[in-house]
Amino acid sequence: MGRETETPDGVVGDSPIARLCVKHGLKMTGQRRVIARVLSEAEDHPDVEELYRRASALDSRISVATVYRTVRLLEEKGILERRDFGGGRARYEASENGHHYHLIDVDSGNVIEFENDELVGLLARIAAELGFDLMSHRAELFGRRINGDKKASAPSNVTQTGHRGK
Amino acid sequence: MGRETETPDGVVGDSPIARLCVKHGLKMTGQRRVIARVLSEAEDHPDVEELYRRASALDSRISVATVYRTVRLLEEKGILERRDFGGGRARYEASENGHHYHLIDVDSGNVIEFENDELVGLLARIAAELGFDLMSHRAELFGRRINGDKKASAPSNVTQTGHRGK
DNA sequence: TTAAGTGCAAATTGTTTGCATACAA
DNA sequence: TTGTATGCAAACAATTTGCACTTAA
Repeated sequence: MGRETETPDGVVGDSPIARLCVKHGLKMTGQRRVIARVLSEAEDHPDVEELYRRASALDSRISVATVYRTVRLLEEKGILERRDFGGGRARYEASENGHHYHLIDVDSGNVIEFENDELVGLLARIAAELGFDLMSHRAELFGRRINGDKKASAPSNVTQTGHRGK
Repeated sequence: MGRETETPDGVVGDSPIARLCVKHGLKMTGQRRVIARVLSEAEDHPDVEELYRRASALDSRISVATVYRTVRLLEEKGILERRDFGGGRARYEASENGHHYHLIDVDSGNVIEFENDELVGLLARIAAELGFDLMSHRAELFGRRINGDKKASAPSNVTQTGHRGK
């Protein structure tokens, strides 16, 4: 069985996250490549059990323990970010997806993801003023749709990043 | 053995949170009063183990199970808020403490609370740009103490609301 | 070759629960 | 009195780890 991707000229192609692993000097085992690929292709925020399920589908010789170990390793390297949406289990997403925030529509439950550089800057400044380097952060807004406002006009500084599945 | 507080005229005085419990129609047992008092007096974000330790010091006939049950009950009633600052355990604080943000020291686990009007304004503006009225929000920063920076100089716009120990 | 990675199962950790007893209303 | 709360210990669920065996570099 080959690697996960063959480019036209026959060169083995690693997933974006696998490449990041290499860049960080990690030893690339078969299972790490598979897990990296699963992570690269994920458009949601899978927990370990789900990652294990997807990875197993690609290569059955992977154990949950390895998924746990890999996910922890990648988090330490800053390649992955752990999210806690409640429910007891940790969920992961690639850091390279960029930092984004969640605005939850309190009436419909819909979640809108957005990016905002000004917010990042402000948070970093606040941390600095308190004597800290900002390592990571999170922010969730809960709002109610403004009367009759179907879709807000493209906002100046807010980049609404398409939202990801599930 | 009496209740936890006696007012000058001999009337039993409950802690603020104990009063909230009564207001919510909860049956007030001895252990609930103690736990409510511990929560009222807490100026930090204790986890269950810590709550258990403090409650036990006041009344040794309390079990961890009861602390877990009480904390869950009060959260359902909206009297308590559960926080996740990483580290695996849930931490709690009284809802009545008002709105503030948290900066978590990733190395020590210490939590610094702060308020920031600029942040509130920005978040409200972002919500508005997306077509929403901001109902509520939360933000958590994870940072690492800047080298050699013991205590940052009093920041312009950041109001550090008493930091609470460990 | 050889230090690092993996599978497996057992061990930990945080939290919940079943059941007999104790207690607030 | 009577239904709810509690203590205790066993049950659980998510995650970690010890150890012998593979494997990437």
